Amino acid sequence: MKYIDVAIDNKSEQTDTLYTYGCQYDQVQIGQKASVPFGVGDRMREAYVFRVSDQLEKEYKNLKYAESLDEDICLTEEIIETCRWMKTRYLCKYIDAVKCFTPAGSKSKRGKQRNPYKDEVGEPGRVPELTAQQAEALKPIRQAISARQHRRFLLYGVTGSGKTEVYMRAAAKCLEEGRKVIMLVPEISLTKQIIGRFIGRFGAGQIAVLHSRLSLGERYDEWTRIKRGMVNIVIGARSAVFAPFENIGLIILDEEHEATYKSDMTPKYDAVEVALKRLQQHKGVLLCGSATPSIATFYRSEQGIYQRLELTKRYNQVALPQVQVADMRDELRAGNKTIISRALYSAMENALEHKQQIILFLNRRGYSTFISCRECGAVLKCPDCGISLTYHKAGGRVACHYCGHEEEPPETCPDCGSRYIRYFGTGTEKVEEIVSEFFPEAAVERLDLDSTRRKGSIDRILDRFKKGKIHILIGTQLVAKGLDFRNVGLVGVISADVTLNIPDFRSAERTFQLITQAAGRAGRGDETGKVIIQSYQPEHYAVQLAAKQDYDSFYKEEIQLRNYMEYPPYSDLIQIVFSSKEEEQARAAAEEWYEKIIKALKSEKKGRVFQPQAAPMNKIKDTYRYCMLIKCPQGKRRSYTEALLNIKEADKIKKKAYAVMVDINPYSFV
DNA sequence: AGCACGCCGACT
DNA sequence: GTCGGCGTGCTC
Repeated sequence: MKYIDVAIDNKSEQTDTLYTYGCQYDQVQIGQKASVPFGVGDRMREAYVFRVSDQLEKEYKNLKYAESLDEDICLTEEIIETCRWMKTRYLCKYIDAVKCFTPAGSKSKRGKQRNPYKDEVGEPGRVPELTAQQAEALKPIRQAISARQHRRFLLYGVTGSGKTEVYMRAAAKCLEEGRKVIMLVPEISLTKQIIGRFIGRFGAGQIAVLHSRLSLGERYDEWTRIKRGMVNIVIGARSAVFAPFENIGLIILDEEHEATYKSDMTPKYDAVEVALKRLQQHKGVLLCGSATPSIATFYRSEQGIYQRLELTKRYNQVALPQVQVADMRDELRAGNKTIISRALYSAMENALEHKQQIILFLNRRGYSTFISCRECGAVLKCPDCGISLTYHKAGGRVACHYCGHEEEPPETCPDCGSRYIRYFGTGTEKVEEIVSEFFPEAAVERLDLDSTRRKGSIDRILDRFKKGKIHILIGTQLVAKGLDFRNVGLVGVISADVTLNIPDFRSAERTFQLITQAAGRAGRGDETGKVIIQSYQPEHYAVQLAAKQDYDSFYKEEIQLRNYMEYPPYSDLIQIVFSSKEEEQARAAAEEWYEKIIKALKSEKKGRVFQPQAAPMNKIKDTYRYCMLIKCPQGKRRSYTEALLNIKEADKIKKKAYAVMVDINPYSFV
């Protein structure tokens, strides 16, 4: 007889502990899925084995026995250890962590394998010669892979320097060693080319794909193919880091700086951290790549935690684009009230004349970004979440970009009744309208969440652009990322200030990255491209240094600020959100936690635990929220999360009229 | 989360 | 007397 400690699949904080059962199956293993009777009614529940032992450590007055074991789903010890770690790192439940590793779908009834990529042929796999720099970068990676050491690399390479080729060579080396590869990309829909290249090189049979756009059945089948060892490479978005491989030699993270690697749903994990936790156990290699590494990762490469490998030359020796900053204050002074500067206008004329394509970038969709009353100054806000509403001319509606709330545009001011209502700010829709007026001959198209929703898919617009049927493409983030176009002669960043003024310690970093990435779209063919950045704060270091494509100086400037302000990477930020139907409940809970946290961390320096703040009410869920921020200094992460874990543990005994949510290093602070 | 136990109000 | 209200507490 064996005894097993299991985590029960039950969504409740109260049952989030390990329960001990007897088990008559001697072959039972850690990670196995079992069926156990639970609670007074002995209803059967799914459970996952976290520990197996031969003896009972203490007496149970009512010990029960596991009924059966699931043959198909058995996780590994490494995965269970990672789940234990996730529970303390992200303060989630055991079962939340386990669910990341198990397929949500079920076995196909027909017993037929569904393969979402079986039709994909991939680009033919002619293997190119490596450049000297690529070969140099690859050397230590190959070494670490064959030595089976846990090592971390940052591949810092300018756009177009051939990072993907290095990834593929590293993957090939790993397969040679008989070990598995996980390749993470920021977003599947924008990285189809990469999948195509991998399939072309390694063959579709070697590769499984995991991402949220697969159906449940497809996901189950891909999971099973991985689990059974039928494939050697998994490509996917952040959740692919949970691929059930048993022998991981290499995890590649493309575009390492992207925010999509941080989950915004429970558990709020960071795919980079999960990758590291798994690789430590597998003695595997982490390979991160970016042209604009996150400040935190670059810092770690300075510290020697990551070995930095540099690719400074563009593939076909094309020079970096020529970048110019247009000061929009000058435009205003010169009487130009439009959102297109004189410099951008003439560059556009010139590009169209030379039959070059143009990309205009603005990180705001819609027509006007806020609606305000000229009489009383009131700004139209979302009744549900308090964020200013955006006017969408095409749909004739105003909408909240945060929660999706929509309404009719008001005729009169809801506050004072005045008819003096004006629309301010510029979104992609308005840019499209203005540009079409300026250049009536040109084919103008918009690429953002709205236009792709309306017309079906991103791919169709991109395809038309690729074929040269669109002369001017106007878009949000979507156009700034990873697209490789031959004939783009000009990139215009309409307003570089949009991301700069977001109240977030990363706003300068994001602005720098966005401008650099957008600029990287220009001149990828054989001609040097031109980039024009419009800004109201052209002297800001993020704008200046992005224009010079000078990452190193930007890093030096930014890291000093982070150090001075004790922001990441010099700390971890912990956000705690208290929510309740009763405002008083949420407020009281926040206050209570605040006191407890202060008490638990009393030996720490002051000023790191901030007073809870009321957040705008969310009417849809009728919920009031209070937020609290904690700055957790380097090296203190463990003691801080442990203190929080204790408070959470003490909290769950009592019946609560509020919910608590903890987010370690959140992506945004709304 | 469920589900039972438990101690007070309106009913055959 | 009893049926049932949902507050409280436990689940190996």
